[in-house]
Amino acid sequence: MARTKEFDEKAVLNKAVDLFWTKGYHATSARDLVEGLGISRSSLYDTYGDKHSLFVQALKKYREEKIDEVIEMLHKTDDAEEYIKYLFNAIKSQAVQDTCAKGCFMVNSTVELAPVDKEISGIVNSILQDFEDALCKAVKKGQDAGVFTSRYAARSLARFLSNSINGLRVTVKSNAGKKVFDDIVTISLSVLKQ
Amino acid sequence: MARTKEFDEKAVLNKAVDLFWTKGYHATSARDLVEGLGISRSSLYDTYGDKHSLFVQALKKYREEKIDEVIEMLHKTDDAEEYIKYLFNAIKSQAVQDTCAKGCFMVNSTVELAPVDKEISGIVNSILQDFEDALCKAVKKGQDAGVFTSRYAARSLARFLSNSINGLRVTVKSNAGKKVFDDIVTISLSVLKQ
DNA sequence: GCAGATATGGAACGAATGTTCCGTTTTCGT
DNA sequence: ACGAAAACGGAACATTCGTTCCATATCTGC
Repeated sequence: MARTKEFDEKAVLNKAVDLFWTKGYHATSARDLVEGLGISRSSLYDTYGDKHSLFVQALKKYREEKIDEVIEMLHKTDDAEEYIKYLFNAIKSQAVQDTCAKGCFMVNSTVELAPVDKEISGIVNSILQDFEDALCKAVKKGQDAGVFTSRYAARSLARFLSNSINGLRVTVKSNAGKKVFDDIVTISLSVLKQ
Repeated sequence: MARTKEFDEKAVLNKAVDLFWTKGYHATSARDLVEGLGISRSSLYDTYGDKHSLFVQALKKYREEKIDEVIEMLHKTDDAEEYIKYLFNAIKSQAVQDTCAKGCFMVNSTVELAPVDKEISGIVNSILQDFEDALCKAVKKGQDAGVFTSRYAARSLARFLSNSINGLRVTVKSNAGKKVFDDIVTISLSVLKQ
């Protein structure tokens, strides 16, 4: 039998998520990875394959760590209004606190890579679609409970909310102040009450 | 005196805008530029300096060609509602038609480069800010004319609209269908009528 | 038409990229 | 304790990156 790995494969993958999330795919070099992950070149390539493959694994890890939980909560919650508000406020406070303005790994990846990497854009699209679907179910729940407007179809509102979130993930990169995010979130959510 | 330039400096710069706009900064190599612009390496470097400098010039050219006109119209128009509707519909049809999903050069550049290039992020931020300012003035005009809601400050609504547009520029990368954009634009604009 | 200036094309540059290979070290099962 | 298997560190790889240089071709003003 063989020697045991000296590093936690999943912990290192989380570091990779952070690196790619912060700097993007192209701006993160192989050296950045070696230094940032704290493992050797060979361990990197033996464990995760090449850079592109590592990036794909990072995308999937991000989904598991950051998105799945939210999707599940959107499905489970009884108080859709409460949870959607919580979601937007979480994005807001993240936007204000985050000094390095990482935004959203999914949004960053689509914008940087959609035109040049169909595999990655496919993965990202399906994740964003799943998120929108969950949002749609929550909106439907709120409509059924009578707390959200039924002027628009649940799907339409979900698309709108999803788009607002995409926007927030861009706006955060401009180092806008707290009030900017307050305005955007307040007005975006007001639509549900029309 | 010297030989005259064989190419139109501004026309070539427009081609550079298109290249960077489509593929982003990192994914556009020096070779891509030489081939795409149709001029030789030396002409490229003699005329525009290095890649980074060319990118900055492309950003400014984009502003002159695509943004300034819109900003001016937002300032001049008497019918703010009409023009804002027109603006969103233009973005929509662009989103639907554009098969290569270029999005917005400003948004693309912020997302790709904000964390790693402060000079570029500064330029882009100021352009986006000017755009928001123009949007704000138009909203104010609509409010004064009584066709827009005064429930929110003009600045707040401008921030919201600006964020929606940012979102659209991301959503377009996912190759979403026409109905998706219809929903987003309809609901975003409905806020002005609350 | 000549001299000076400038655009052009192609070769060539060093540096950085992503990746692989190999010798060594370490650990596990027997 | 021993051998197989795996992780490790570092050297080395070919390729591509952005960039510069130089010889040539071409144009302008006098």
